[in-house]
Amino acid sequence: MQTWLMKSEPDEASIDDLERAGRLPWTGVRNYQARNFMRDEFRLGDRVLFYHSSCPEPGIAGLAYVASAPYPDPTQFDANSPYFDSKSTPTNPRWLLVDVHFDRKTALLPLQALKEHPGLATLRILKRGNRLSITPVTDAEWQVLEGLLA
DNA sequence: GCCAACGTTGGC
DNA sequence: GCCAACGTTGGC
Repeated sequence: MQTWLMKSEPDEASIDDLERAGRLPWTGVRNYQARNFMRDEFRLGDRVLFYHSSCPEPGIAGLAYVASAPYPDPTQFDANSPYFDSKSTPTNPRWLLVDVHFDRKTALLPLQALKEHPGLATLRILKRGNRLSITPVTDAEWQVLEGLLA
């Protein structure tokens, strides 16, 4: 099973929102690399580390899993959505998403703690200039994180 | 609000 | 296909 780290701004969708809903469509990905991960590499049941970004306490806030195959992100067709893309059409959609299902909340594992752990030095999200909202997490990295999130 | 880093756009 | 300008991300 592959593990993914997925960033969300808690103002938009937090781990609490996901817990309430049970399952949410991961709307708003507008980066081709992140889209391609969902399209080409996501599998049902893949583990998701739910990361809160652009907020007072950035860090991993919970666990979830991939709960659908990729399908077109409906917000790209909605002229009233901030994610509207005028160049995308239903017959030729640019942007995809998957549904993500709640697993559990964890004690917040802050970005600072990720940075300080030697076993996580390779974590993609810590690389300088990283901006990808979806990044793969290696098995070795997951082993470390699993311990920290226990 | 600042700023580094990166992606995208569009003229040529 | 180059590359400058611009927009976005996201921690601080």
